[in-house]
Amino acid sequence: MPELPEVETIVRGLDPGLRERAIAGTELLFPPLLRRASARDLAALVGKRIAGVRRRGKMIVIECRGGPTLVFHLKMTGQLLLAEPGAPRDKHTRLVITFADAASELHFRDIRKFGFLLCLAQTPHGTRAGHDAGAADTCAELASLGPEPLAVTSDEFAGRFAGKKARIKGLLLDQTIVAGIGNIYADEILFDARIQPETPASSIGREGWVRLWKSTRRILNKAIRAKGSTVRDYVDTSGRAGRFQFSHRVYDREGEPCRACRTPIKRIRVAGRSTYFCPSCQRKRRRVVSTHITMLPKR
DNA sequence: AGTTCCCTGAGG
DNA sequence: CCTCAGGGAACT
Repeated sequence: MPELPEVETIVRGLDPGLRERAIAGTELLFPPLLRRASARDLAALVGKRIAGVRRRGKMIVIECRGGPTLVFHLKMTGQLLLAEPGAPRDKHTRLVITFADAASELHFRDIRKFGFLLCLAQTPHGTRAGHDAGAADTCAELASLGPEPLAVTSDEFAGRFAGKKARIKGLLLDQTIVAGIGNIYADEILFDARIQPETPASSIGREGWVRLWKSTRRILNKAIRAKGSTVRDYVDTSGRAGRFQFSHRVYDREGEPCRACRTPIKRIRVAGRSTYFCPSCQRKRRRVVSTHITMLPKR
């Protein structure tokens, strides 16, 4: 379940590891991985150097100098691994990219085959990493994304929800409103902001939006520092698990005591997703005086 | 805005 | 055997 913090961790592992390296070849072991292109289009990568790797929402953008741009979405079980050259491929390995220097190779694994790869033709002008919009940002998958939650002001953040009446949990998952939040972090952010997940956006007051914005920043930044959450399949580019799952307050803790008030955590279904919250700390339409929850000691 | 589906593995 | 996990598209 790579969400923003996991994808950010992967990008931070890939960028220094891949920058300026020349691609020697590609092996597409599961052709449906590649959307709107064929394995032949990947041949345009050979001989090109990687200009940089960046993140947009939950997507990973790899730009090549004078060559195509690759966009990966890992969905739930996708992994990008920097492997030893000739490292064994298992039945879940979908793509291997090799490099001229043979220092390492890039493996894409995906148990459930939900992930996808775009190979976007080079734009006539810019190919500098991270600056020019280039091919990537104008493709449908990226163009539809809302802003980065860590790059907006509290007013911009609240403005993205203006006029929406749906339940806040569902809106946090909507990538066109704000990009990068998935099921785990939506629940953790709402707990931190003490907002009940079914609260209609229209009934969140001004201070509620500021709290939600602050909690979004706090939780995502903490999770990035912990290199993400490993609940099931997520590992970074070295195959290592994250550590933020040990800091989860509500996600996957049904029936366990709230770390703030010991009330058992509830699980409900919102927007088709399991949703965990503390029925005491996250009461509906509750005016909250203090911004800070004091955590009880563990056990 | 809610439901179904894609897919595979884990757990009951 | 069954259900569940969940990002996002496609449907109703």
